[in-house]
Amino acid sequence: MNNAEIARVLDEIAVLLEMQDVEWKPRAYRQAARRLEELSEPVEDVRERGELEAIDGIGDTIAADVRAYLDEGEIERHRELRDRYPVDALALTRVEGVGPKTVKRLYEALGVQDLDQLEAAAVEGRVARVEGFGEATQQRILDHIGLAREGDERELLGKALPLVTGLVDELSQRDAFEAIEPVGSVRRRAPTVGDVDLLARAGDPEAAMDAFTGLDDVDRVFSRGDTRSSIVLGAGLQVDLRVVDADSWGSALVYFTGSKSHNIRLRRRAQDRGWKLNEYGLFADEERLAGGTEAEVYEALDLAEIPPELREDGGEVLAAEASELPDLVTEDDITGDMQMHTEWSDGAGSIREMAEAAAELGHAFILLTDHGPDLRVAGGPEEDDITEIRAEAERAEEATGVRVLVGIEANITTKGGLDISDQACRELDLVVASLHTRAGDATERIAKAIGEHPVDVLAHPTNRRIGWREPNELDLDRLAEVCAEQGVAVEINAQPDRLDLPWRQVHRHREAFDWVVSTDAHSPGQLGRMHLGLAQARKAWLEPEDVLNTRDPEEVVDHLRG
DNA sequence: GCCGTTTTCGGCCCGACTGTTTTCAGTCG
Ligand SMILES: Nc1nc2c(ncn2[C@H]2C[C@H](O)[C@@H](COP(=O)(O)OP(=O)(O)OP(=O)(O)O)O2)c(=O)[nH]1
Ligand SMILES: [Mg+2]
Ligand SMILES: [Mg+2]
Ligand SMILES: [Zn+2]
Repeated sequence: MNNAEIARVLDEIAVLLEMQDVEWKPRAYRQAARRLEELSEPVEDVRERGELEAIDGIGDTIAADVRAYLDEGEIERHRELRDRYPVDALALTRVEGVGPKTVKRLYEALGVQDLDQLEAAAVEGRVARVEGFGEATQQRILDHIGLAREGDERELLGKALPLVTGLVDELSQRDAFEAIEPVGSVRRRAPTVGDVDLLARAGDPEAAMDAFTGLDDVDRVFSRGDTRSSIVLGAGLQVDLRVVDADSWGSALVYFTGSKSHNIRLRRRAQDRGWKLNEYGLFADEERLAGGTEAEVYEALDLAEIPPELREDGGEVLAAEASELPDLVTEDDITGDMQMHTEWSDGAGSIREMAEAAAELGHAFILLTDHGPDLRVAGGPEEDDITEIRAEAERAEEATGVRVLVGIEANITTKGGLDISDQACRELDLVVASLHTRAGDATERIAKAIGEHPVDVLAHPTNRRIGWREPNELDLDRLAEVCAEQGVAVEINAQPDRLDLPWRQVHRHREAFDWVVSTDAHSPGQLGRMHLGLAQARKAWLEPEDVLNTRDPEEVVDHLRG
């Protein structure tokens, strides 16, 4: 997949153009880079179909650039710019406070081309002696160059959320805060977050900022103002806090929840009406038209209130205008959990404990999916253990009132088979199947496995592990056909580093599949992660009817087996 | 460079914080 790679080149072109004071083009290159990153398929496929120019923000020139990169591995415009300024523009601008103009001046004055040379120049005091630079700038570069070397580390949503809860609890206890709300990518429930953004109301904003920048765990303070501050916590997590008045609460929520492109779309809508939208409100000249609540802001723009998960500039503003926003699936709609592991394979809980935890969560049913033979770590169920598992499941059912279905997570082999027999599959209530190895063509293997064997659910289809394993590329149009023929549903896996199938692909193919949202819990506590998968389902615009595990267990089994 | 039920030309979101500026450019959200 070249998408991210090409996006990086376009981003570098943007920086190099900005260094030369070129107007507007950098904006266009950045916009195009974002669109490529967000693509839910390889850019090669779009190119094959001749649809590059159809992507919003990509016109003739950049489409030609993309084709040149795919064919020749290089974009001429990029090479020319690099000849003029042979600098690692992306690495240098990762240093907090260093942008295109700084890169240009340091290159021209000191010949700085990369992070090592930048550090050397700062250590030797040469940066501070450049006209227009000073000691403070030099020190800031030294302070932040380490972070820039690490690259742009993003945190898993599932890891960030508990930290956010802790932070919000801690600050809420301080008198200075009247209200505090997580916003940004956390509120939109993006799979990973670059930082944590918080919005607050405060009786005494000054005291609120003091409390924030004075938190025990603060490693450094990036900036501190009257309305905005930015810190880095010991764990390396950046946290931004914005403080506003009650009058502006709604418009500030809209602003700080984003996404950036959603904001721009709303602001242009305001412009079209001769108004101005910012974090303080919606204004017609000096008159405030809205601002206290989010609903008020959207309403004043003739829009239905858009759920935060949808604010990604993926058509939600148009849908809100037409009153055609989806009735998103909620946690209350969920009736059961269709992937989990017990002590019979690599889980930490007994069947009974899993059922008890499910009862606590209000589930009507669970599907046990211990691993088949290929992934047994220690022991794991043999085929004749099924009788005993069934007996245990029945006892758990009687004790908890939760219907306990007995299934398996079968491994799809490199040849597109399963690691258990078809006969064994049929003796189970349902069969979940998934890939665990990278060999061969993933689409072929999956299509063969679900085409030739009694599979009911395809689990974590791309097998990505965010941060350390790239997703398999899949031909989802082809899989949609096979799944429809065979009555196979597709999983949205709620494990924090999976969230697989990724939401953009779910969104693109939302009409083509039946979906299930599963936790893949390996302990009773992990059954509580349903909300993470559900948030991804919501980001994909799914409604309760789209998700099988919003129905009774009998209906689910009927639908998949019937 | 991209785009278009107000435009094929003329716009492109809008504001906070920092440092070195003596009045604001650069960077970031
Ligand atoms: N209007 C406007 N709003 C912006 C801009 N940049 C950021 N915002 C708003 C929308 C963002 O969601 C919000 C927080 O900014 P962040 O840089 O933290 O982005 P976000 O949290 O969306 O993603 P992240 O996971 O942190 O990379 O601030 C901008 O250039 N213009
Ligand atoms: Mg953020
Ligand atoms: Mg932020
Ligand atoms: Zn497992």
